[in-house]
Amino acid sequence: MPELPEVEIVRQSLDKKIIQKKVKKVIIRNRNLRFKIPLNFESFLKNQKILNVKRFSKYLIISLSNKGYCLLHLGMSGTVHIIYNYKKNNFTNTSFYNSPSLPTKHNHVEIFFDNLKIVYNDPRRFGFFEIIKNNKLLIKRFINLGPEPFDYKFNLKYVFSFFKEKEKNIKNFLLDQNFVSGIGNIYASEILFLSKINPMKKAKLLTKKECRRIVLNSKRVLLDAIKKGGSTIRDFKNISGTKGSFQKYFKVYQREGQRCKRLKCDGNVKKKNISNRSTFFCNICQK
DNA sequence: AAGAGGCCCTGATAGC
DNA sequence: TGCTATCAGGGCCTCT
Repeated sequence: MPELPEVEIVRQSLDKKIIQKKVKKVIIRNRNLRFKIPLNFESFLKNQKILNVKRFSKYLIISLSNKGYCLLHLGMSGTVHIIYNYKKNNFTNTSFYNSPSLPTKHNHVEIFFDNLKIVYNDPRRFGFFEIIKNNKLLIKRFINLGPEPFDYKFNLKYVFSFFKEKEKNIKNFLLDQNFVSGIGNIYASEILFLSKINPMKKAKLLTKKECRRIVLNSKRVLLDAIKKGGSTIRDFKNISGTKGSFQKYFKVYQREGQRCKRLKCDGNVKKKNISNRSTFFCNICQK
C-alpha cells in the first residue's frame, strides 16, 4: 500500500488518536513479520505514554515517554486500524466495537489504550516493527537513507551531481531510498510523467533542466497526494476507514493503453517492466 | 562499487 | 469448479 503520502495520512490520524495516551497492554499474535518482532517488544511499550507520532520516509516513528521509539514500516500490505472500547478498563475482545474495516485474518499486533486499541494488519508480512532505545540510535537508523523530497537537501545541485557517471535509469533512482527516500512505484511514474522524462533514460544523461523538473515535481506530486488523502488502490484507507482520492488524478499509473493526459499530446500510455516493477509512461512526450 | 536479480509472503484476478 | 500463472504500493541480500 504505502508510499510516503499514505504513511503520512496514517501518521496524522494515528497521532491524533493516541497522543498522550498510555499503553496498557500489547498482544502479538504473529511475531514473524519482515523481521521478527523482538521478544522485549511488549515490555518496552507497556505503561509508556505516547509523546507523538512522527514520520520519516515511509517509516512511522512513535515516541515513547521512556525516550525510546517504536518504529513501524507498513511494507506492501500493512494497515493500521483503530477500534474503540465501550467498557472502560475492560480488555476482553468482545468489549470492542466490531470495526467493519478490520479484516478477520492477519491482525498481527494489537496495542491497547484506555478507550481504544490499534491493530496492525498485514497479509504479506513485508512490514515490520522495531524498537529504538534512544535518539542517537534513531538517527543512526536512518543514516543511510537519502533526503525526503521535501528536504532542502533534495535540490538541483544534489541531484545533478549524484547522477554524474551513473548508468542506472532514472526510474530506478527514484525508487532508490539511498538517493531519495519516500517515493515508491506509483509516484515514481507520476513524477517522471510530469517531468517529461522517459523512465528508461540513464541518469547521467539528464540535463540540469530535467534534474530541476525531477526535484520540483517530486515535491509537488507527494504534497498533492497528501492533500488528497493519499491514493487508494486495492484498499488503502486511513485508520478511520476513509479512502484517499489521489488515484483519480493519476496521469499514467494504471492507465495502460489510454490517451496521454497532456494537452496536445497524441501519445499513448505504455506499461513496461523495469527491474520487475511495472512502469507507466507516455510514449511521445516523455523523452 | 554499482547495478541487476532474487527473495520474503498472501491474495486477487485472469486464463485455460 | 478448479487448476496455474501473474501481478501487487517495499526493501534487503547476494552475486557479478
